[in-house]
Amino acid sequence: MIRVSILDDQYIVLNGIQQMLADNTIVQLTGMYRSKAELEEGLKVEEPDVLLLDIRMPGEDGVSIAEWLSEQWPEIKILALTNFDTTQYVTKMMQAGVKGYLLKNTDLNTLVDAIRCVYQDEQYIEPGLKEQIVSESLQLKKQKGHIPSLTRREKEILRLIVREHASSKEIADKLFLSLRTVESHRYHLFQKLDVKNVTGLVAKALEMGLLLG
Amino acid sequence: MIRVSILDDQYIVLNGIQQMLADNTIVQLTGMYRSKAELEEGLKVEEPDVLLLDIRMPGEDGVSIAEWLSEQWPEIKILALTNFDTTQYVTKMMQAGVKGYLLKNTDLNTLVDAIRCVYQDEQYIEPGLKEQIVSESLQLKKQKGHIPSLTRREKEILRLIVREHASSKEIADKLFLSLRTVESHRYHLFQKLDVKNVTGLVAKALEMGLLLG
DNA sequence: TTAGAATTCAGTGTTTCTACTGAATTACCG
DNA sequence: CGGTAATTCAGTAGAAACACTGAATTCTAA
Repeated sequence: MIRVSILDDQYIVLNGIQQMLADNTIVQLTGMYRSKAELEEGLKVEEPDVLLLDIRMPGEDGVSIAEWLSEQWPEIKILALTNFDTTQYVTKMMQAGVKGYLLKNTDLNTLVDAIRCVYQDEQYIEPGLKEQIVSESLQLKKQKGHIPSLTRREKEILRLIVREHASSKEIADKLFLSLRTVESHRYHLFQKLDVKNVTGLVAKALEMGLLLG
Repeated sequence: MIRVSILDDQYIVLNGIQQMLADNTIVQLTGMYRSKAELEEGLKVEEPDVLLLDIRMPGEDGVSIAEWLSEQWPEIKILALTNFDTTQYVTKMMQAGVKGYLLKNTDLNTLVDAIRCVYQDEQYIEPGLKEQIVSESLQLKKQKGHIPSLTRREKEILRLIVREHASSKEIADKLFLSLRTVESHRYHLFQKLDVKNVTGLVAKALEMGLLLG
């Protein structure tokens, strides 16, 4: 039997999973934790094969927990179990060492299936999201050709413009740069994003989600 | 005993609630539904005293379901049970006829308490959110006093700036106005919105939803 | 280690914005 | 009808933005 633990701050979810797996012959629930601290204690006593992990945790976020886990307990396969049906988090979680990504509106069969998958070191991603990821990446390459690649500095300056409405002078002061330098970066931003003034810059940045990465 | 039904598209939540209320002597779970259609069928057979309602449902949203319910079955007290800890949805749901608003990371005692409240026709709102609502409404009255009222022309010009990234010259040409006129309107916008450059203007306009009316 | 990218900064104009004051001409509300 | 708000426009002037070219360092990845 596959030994599974779960980390989620909601009693309801904990109880729900417990109920679903109660009489299961393949999967055995060996631990239920409501916080990272509880989990840490629990792992000292009993190490599961698979851990169900909720992304949204107040304070601690799922990504950092996943990173911490896969470093400290690399043997444990992590299966993200979450409400977010956007592809946005999937890649982040995968990079953080998660082996599977499952939505919470799942049924017993899918749940067990996903657990078995990650237990066997196979990837499991919610089918709907998998498709979405593929179509998104295709669309991205087709539609734009490419997302303009901005350098670290350019992004930093773009962020100050968009988020703090800073003038070139203010940016220069804040970053200890010459006014000319800032204007230079700014000029390059204009070229890369094909706009002719800050207003366009702000719009384009928001539209393309340039400040996320 | 208070008869309670629940509508939620997630098996996990359904099971979780079932488990939590299993041996309860005050509350009795009489129905579990995964969609509006199922609920509709179920209500014909057995009408509960209280309905636990999830806001986020694919397709059908919680607000419209709540509205529909309080019209068709006004006797049923609705208790919203949701993940959203923003005040944004609370007022909407309350207007839609919901009697209580509870977050899903609740424990058994709170849940039963909330159910009992709404059963007795009392309002129950998540304490944390209640506070937040109060402080927000206070802040609103203190900080802004009012949403700056823009004139027709001002809104028109603001729209051109935000949506088309137009310069004053371009706006002047488009509206057959003198450059000076446009700059004058622009200056008034800056004053009314208390910003010092276009970037701030765009941000404020979007933030305050000034282009909607 | 070496080419290419990134970062930094200056020079030189032109254009646009920002900050006001003041005032004439509608427009609208009571 | 009368007054307040809205719209229009001009003048003045300094600040900032915009449009490049060029070039010296410094990072960085092959």
